[in-house]
Amino acid sequence: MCYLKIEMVWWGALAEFLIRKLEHFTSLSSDDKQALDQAARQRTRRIRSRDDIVHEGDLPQGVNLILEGWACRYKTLEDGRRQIIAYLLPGDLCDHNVAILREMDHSIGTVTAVTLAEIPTETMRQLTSGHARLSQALCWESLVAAAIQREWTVNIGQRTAFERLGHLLCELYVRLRAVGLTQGCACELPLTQAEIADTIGLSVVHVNRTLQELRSVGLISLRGRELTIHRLDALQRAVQFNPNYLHLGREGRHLDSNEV
Amino acid sequence: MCYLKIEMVWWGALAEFLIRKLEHFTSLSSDDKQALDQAARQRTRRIRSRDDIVHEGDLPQGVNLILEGWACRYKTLEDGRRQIIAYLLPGDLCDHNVAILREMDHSIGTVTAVTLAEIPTETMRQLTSGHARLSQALCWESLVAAAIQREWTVNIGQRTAFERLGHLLCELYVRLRAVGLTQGCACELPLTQAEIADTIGLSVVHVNRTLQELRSVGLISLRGRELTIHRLDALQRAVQFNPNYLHLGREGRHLDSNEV
DNA sequence: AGATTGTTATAACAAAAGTTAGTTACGAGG
DNA sequence: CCTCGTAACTAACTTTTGTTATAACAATCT
Repeated sequence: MCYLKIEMVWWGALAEFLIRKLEHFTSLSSDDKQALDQAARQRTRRIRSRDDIVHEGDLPQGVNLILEGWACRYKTLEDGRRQIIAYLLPGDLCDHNVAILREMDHSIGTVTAVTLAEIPTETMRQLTSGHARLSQALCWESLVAAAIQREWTVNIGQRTAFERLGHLLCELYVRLRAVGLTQGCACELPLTQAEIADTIGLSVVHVNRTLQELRSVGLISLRGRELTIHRLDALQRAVQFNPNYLHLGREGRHLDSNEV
Repeated sequence: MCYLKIEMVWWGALAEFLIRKLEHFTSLSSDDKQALDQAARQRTRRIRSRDDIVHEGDLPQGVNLILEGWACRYKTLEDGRRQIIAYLLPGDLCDHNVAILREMDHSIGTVTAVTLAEIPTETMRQLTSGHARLSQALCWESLVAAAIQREWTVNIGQRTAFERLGHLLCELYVRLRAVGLTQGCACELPLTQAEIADTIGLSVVHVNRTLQELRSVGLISLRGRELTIHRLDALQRAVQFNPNYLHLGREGRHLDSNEV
């Protein structure tokens, strides 16, 4: 009971999703959480849908924390081809330490409207030096981000179109679930088929074909912006999705927003 | 003259290649270099060609520094498909901080025979806490590694077979050049075509076809284990290789081993 | 309401890449 | 020097994926 009460205090914290994510790795003290939330409150910003947050060539700034909405890292080639390199979901930190570099080698843009917290480098430094547990958790966060990037290399390099798409959907679902943004076996999927195509290295037409295929075998539904994965374990097996690279500790753990 | 003399002292340091690489980012003090070299001397290990250094599922250990030879990170799917995720060249550090994780989500294997230094986590901690400049340089090192991983996603996702292969060759050449392991426009390339195939997500047959194509347009020669890039700028343009993601500071800077 | 634009869905065809099945070249070891 | 195993190369054929075009539909703007 008392435990529940403490949790309630943090319900509605700005850094809510980040805290939930980090607690898959370690449990944070009330002080850790408070410090993190304070850091997130310093400066928040709202960016509209399909807009750029940072652009390739920019001077890197402090750390950004996604509070709400979806963003993505991407890179554009001279002839217009674009590759989406990563999705940034609520609770994701971007560019921890990147201020060391002279210029950004890629851009970050929004998918939906996004609310983000800009955490100054100095605040970040204080956070990590004063809170050992938290510092470790943030380090875990960036190791997981690197592991996801590696998995994407595997996904695009080795898997068939069917597996690639299914794998992406599994990953997004599991990551959203880890921060409590799923409702049962459904979650939001605000991506257009063109964006999915630029993510998994296929043409829009082929993404459409492959989506039809995933639907026709009864693994998923996708209407409007809502994705439903009917049997996650079946989809995982069908596309060889092994969530170990997300290092969530308690792998199959269910954490719906209506269940806490 | 005096400067040259100081440099000569470090000629032959175990951490020689790492030091050269880091000096593309910042200049290190003699003390920094000595500390780094001491760390590398603590425990070195020799692994024979095509052998595993760490295996997926292992408990992560301290940091490894490649002193000599080529290694790679890779991941294998259940049905045997394999993706090479990264190449580890002399001077590359692997798994800075990875000891935080419960288990390795990928394997690391050698390509050639490899000499590596195992730097204990504690030594690493001392290094970074006692040497601010060095600590920053190591941070840069890991940011560059992440940038390379992102570029590979772009490479496999968006580029044609011709561009993919050319891009890989450019990257390897430039990275080797950054540590002084090129001879003019030539460098070692100890990869089999099967390994190249697993790197850029193509079949062996198609890698062979594409290599023929790169040869026939006169951009490269590849005999035995020696790669020659006849006109680097032409190849860069042909495959849209932009080295900014390597963050080497002085981009086109020439640094041959016979030129220092 | 009407026009504009973006997204999804399809079909027909073209191009790229994979598969299979070899042959040839080469280097290590007996 | 020869044999054996690996790697490189080649050709014929198949499959996957991309391209172009078009239609239906939805969302947004005027």
